[in-house]
Amino acid sequence: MFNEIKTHEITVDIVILTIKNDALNVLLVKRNNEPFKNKWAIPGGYVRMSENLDEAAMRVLKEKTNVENIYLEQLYTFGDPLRHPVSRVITCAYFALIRSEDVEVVTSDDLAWHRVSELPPLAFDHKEIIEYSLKRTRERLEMCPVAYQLLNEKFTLTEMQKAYEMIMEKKLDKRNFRKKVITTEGLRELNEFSKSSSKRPARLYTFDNIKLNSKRAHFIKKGSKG
Amino acid sequence: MFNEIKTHEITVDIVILTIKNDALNVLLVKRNNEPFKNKWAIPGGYVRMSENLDEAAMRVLKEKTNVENIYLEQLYTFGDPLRHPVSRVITCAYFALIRSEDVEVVTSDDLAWHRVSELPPLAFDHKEIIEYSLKRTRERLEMCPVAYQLLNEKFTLTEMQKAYEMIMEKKLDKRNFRKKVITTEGLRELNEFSKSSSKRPARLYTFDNIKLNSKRAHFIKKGSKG
DNA sequence: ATTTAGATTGTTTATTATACAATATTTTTG
DNA sequence: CAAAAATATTGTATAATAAACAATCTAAAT
Repeated sequence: MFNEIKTHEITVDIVILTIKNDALNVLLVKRNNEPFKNKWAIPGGYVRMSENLDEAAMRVLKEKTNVENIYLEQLYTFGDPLRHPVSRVITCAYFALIRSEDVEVVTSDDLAWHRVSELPPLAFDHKEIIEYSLKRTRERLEMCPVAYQLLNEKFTLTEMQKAYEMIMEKKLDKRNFRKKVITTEGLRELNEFSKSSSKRPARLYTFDNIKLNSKRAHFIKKGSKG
Repeated sequence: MFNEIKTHEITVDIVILTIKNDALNVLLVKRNNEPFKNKWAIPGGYVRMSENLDEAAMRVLKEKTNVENIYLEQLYTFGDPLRHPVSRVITCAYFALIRSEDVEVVTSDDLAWHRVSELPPLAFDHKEIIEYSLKRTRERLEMCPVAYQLLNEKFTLTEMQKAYEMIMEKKLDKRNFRKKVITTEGLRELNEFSKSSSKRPARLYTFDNIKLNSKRAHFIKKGSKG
């Protein structure tokens, strides 16, 4: 009985989100072992005895993306006895928001970004975990402008609005969005303009890493056009 | 190495909150084993191989309080290597909101309600877990009227307001609170009145268990008087 | 009948959210 | 060089919600 209790295994799995090619993407690895061999999965690994859960998650994140100091949050712990077909593995899921320009991902047949809107079949309960991370990201976006964690350091307001629209899965009104966003603490207007566009260049903005004022916590509401 | 990874133990610990004697109370058990022998702790237990985390939490809850079908939510997973002084125990913390009238707790020297404002020294990181559960309860209260989970089936608006004030840790305006609360879906006015008071009896209300309209999600904001 | 303690109720103002379209700027094209 | 094209930028009016604030009502006790 006592032994029975002790044979859980515990892992961390990380939903790594970024914006790439105008779409929300998640980093997936192709499993090269059973179970679910050759299926895609979110990156993960066993928690070592010497590290806490955050550290384990950061380690896995760094292994896969070589990024540190980014938005990483514990998401939920999934512990269904049948989630792993062979042994009892409880996983503490995290999610990370990163800038694609910060990432050094050597994509290959076994490690690649996938649009969250076009996910391949996934191992374990990883589909559920990704969906939950999207829900949580939406909740965070209602509280504070975490979207800037997904954007490059310098971004246009149109890029930011597109990020919001992708995460919230609805269209926002341009004027209301801009009115709202410019009141956000930390957003700083630059005297630089985008160059890539073939038409009128857009002003670039950046986020200073300021603690966000709780008064402005509710950022984009669910039922509005922004 | 592989064996090293596998020797985590995983438990669930549950912050059980109720309102009792006009105060927010948490159910604590006195430990009769080392470590932390004779210290108070929140109820918990090992996760069995056959049950998922919710089931483990519900089992522990039922063992201690004999209640079922109440508000139970996964809170956070705590996995610091040093949180348990002897072995590596990762705990998935839950919190429950219950009605004191529903509970059959045989309080004793080893099992008792404690005001959250007057907690005794606690085992492990349980103080941190309780504090986090209070923070989460506040967040939930901003989203929906979960406070009714803590109140008896029939309650007065004054009782409800007191519950809010305890959880939000601030005074609310009586008129604004009532205006707000009566727009809540599910709240039903009864043709019954409180009897205990020695002065003017107050009308009783109850909550019908309706799915709450997301339009009315934001319930009591942080920075207001209600 | 009066007192007492708590219950109940409304209005005004400020803030925030929403709906909605015309103008400005730069590049490209003819 | 003028016109067209594409995207960026901006404001106002209305609706909804939040906030501040105090007098009256009611049943029990005296």
